[in-house]
Amino acid sequence: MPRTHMQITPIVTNAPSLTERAIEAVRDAIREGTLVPGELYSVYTLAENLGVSRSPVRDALLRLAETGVVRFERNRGFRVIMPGPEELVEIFAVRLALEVPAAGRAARAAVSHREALRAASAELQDAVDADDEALFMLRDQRLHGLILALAGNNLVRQTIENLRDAIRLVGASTAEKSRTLQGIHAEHTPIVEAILSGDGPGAAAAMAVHLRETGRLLAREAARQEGEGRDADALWAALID
Amino acid sequence: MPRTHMQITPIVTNAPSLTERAIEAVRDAIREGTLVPGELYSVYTLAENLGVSRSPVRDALLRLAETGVVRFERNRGFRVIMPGPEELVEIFAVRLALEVPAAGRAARAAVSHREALRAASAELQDAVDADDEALFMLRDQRLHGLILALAGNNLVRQTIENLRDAIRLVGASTAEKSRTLQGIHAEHTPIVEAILSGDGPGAAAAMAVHLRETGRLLAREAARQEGEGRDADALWAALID
DNA sequence: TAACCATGACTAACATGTTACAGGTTACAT
DNA sequence: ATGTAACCTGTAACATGTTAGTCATGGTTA
Repeated sequence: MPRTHMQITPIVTNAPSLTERAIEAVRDAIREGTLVPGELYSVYTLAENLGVSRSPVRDALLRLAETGVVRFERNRGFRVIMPGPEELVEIFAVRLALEVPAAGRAARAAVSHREALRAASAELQDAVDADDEALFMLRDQRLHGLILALAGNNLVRQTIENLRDAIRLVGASTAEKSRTLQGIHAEHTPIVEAILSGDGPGAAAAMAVHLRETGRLLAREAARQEGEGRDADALWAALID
Repeated sequence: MPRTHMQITPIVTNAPSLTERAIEAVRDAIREGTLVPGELYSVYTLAENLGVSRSPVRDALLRLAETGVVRFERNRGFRVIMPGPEELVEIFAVRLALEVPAAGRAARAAVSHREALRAASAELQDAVDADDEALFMLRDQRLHGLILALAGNNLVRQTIENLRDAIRLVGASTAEKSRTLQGIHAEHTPIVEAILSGDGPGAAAAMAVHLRETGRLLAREAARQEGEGRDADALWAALID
């Protein structure tokens, strides 16, 4: 029989494993405050709440532990980790080192995907207009991811993606209060413009401005929260510039 | 009670879990060729060979999968992944972005740990003299790790450490043949010298030279191995410089 | 009051059982 | 010969069982 081409959409092999679903569930729980940083939890009870066995939950938490979102304590339980000012400064040092050149490279990338970039930027503006912070965070992440994708280095993209994970805990909870969503988005605009007009150095510079601004703010907020007169700016100066 | 400083070495909670031991065992097995890239293996048999149950072995492999050393195939088994030229170029793009500024920062770091740096360099020379490639790789890794430690960003250190993991598969097996150990070590010397003399820009430049040289070589070797006229230099140009 | 110890509740880490599915093989119809 | 469908094997993913260790508590002693 000739293998005639059938016009059928193939089954989406999208079946997310229980482990992956558990990862998302934990992330959501952290965002919504169901899981509080510092508190001790157990795989046992978490698995029960999720309605699955301990195995996939444990696997999920181990993967989250790998990226520093949670930490296991032997025979005690696990905790959600709130990144302190040191961690945040370190994270932004990495982001600056990787995302700034990536923005420049994205400006030189093929024009084919530029439309997607424009769309992502517009969608971000929509989130601003709707004043939906959760949506904003999501689309902000997508925009940054898109720029990294344009730059063409998957490893960089994946690395940054993991870091952003840790940030959202702080970002969503506190620090963004000092800036309006409109203010943050205003910082991306020049990045997007520069990329669209093929201006590599301009895109890199704009990205640097944006990341420095965001990073400093988050680090200061984290320092204040930890009290003890932690000096975020000193940490910043030691690792950046 | 005044918290007097006690000169007691704290209890070494050094008990490495079975999972961690399994990770090391797998790494060793890959290095020694017991586990061949591309071949299908099962957690079942591997666990049996290691003399432990499947759980810690599975955990270990999942963590290695996270860093791209192995890949699982549902209901089939797992494979050791040999990084191709694309991956290698991406890895070195990251290393350049992170390690070059780190070298510069290390030069400005506290003088206190400089002695360790000198020692690490000397030990590397010893490995060269003994013509012991395995030992060389280990100490080379330690030297790079030390420089990153001096730079003060733990996140960077950990990130690079993970990447080097993937590299050693290629490095140990093939590519280093084109350079003598002495030749490689000759590239670090100016890095170490510059750091010791506090010359930040010089250290950064020397590190850049070293990483470019190494990366190009590994990428070309990987491209040759994959055949098909893969052009490593084109990939390199697209992501670096 | 304070140091000590037994004991019980709870946990991660590890071990073992179970299941659904991917992919090869084989028997068979055409 | 060739496509096909039933069957078989081996596996990851998931579920459940076991163990050793941590910590809180409360009772006991000095």
